[in-house]
Amino acid sequence: MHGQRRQQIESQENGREAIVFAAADCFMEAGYNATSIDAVADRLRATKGRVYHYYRSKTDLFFDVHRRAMAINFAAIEPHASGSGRPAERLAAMCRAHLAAMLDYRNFQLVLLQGVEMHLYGATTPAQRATLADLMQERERYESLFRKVLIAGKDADEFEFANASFASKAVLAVLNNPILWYRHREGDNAASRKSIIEQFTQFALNTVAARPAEERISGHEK
Amino acid sequence: MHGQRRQQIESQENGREAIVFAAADCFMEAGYNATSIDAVADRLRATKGRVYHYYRSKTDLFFDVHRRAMAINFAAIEPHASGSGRPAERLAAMCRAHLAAMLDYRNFQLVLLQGVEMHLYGATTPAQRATLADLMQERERYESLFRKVLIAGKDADEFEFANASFASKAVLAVLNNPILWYRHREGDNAASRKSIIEQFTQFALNTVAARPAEERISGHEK
DNA sequence: GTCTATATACTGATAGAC
DNA sequence: GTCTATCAGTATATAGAC
Repeated sequence: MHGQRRQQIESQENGREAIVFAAADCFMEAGYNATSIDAVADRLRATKGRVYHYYRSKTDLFFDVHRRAMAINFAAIEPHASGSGRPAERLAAMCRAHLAAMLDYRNFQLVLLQGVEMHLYGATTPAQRATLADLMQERERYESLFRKVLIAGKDADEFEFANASFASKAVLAVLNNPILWYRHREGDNAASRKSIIEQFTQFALNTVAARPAEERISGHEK
Repeated sequence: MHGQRRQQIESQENGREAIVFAAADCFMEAGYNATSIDAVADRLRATKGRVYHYYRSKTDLFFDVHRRAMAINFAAIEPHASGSGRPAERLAAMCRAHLAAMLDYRNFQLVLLQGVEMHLYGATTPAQRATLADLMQERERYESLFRKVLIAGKDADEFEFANASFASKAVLAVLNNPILWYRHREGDNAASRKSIIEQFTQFALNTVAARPAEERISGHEK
């Protein structure tokens, strides 16, 4: 009986697979609000009925796309987060991996961006707020991987900052930036992609780099 | 006749004033899509008729709020952008001013964020696309103020980066970050606000700070 | 200038045939 | 499991009274 149950779940997953990808593309091109369920169905060359067979609501569908996107990013950076090199080396590897994910999965990354916005303004129903809270917690867990490396690096005098939470936010702000303007063009080769990754990795590392005291800006303390 | 005409325009402006502020608050709280014209009117203790008397469409209203927001930010940083200090000092002043605007005008800043998103996904009608293009050009002009200081600083060996456009984007990414999580609370005093401004100013400056060659990450070049 | 209808359109979601 | 048909709610924008 377990086998039957598992088969059922797997079949569900297979059915959802195509829908999630179609939805990610639609959300990327038109945004969550402007994307109708009909539009998602059209992209599948099917009708609404198919979508609603697998997802109870449009929000549920969005949440599932969001989960996929987070999974992509975790898979990219987790190997480097738990590595054994110096913190600065580990952070550099995480930055490169994160940036690569930004450039290679723009459709999913834009869904993550919309998730933040959805959280910024209130999701309507209590159930939705609860699910959204879960998603934001995943986001926080992702940020915490960066925070850990940052703290390790601070202890090793490789990094310098007052507040680890702020530092991780600053680093990720830099790393997420390319989503806002990068897109695949005809002429862009592997070299331009690599150049973006390296330059923004450098920016991100600089953000928290330890500096001689005389170069710090004056003013407040602590 | 000129006086009469000017009076008419001024009266229009006065009429729009309250609407723009009400709309900014609504857009901040619920987002552009979830904000109905009725909601804006409700906040004014009026009805739709009043809003539509001054604005042809909801999009037009949004665009006007966006213009106001940009004006706020320009007013904040322009004095420092054309100052005569060292580039690093000028950039620091611009960062502080920008961050102060982020924290003090959250409602308008969130509208700017939505403007970027609206640009990311296509605005529907050709006329809207044209207006939105104008708004994005203003945004680009704002970024160029940072770019100029960055280039001046690079020439003076105070800053270091390969691409000025990327550098300005990285700096602004850091500076804009607090919009996503900062909000006025009961307990937050002037000190916590100041602390955020100083810490993120430091992060932003670090992003482009000149560093000894041996501290740069290895890998690619140019 | 501001209000009260109202036209018009869209879309999320459901029910039931096949 | 996928489709068709349809309902119900909502929101932009307009027309015309006051």
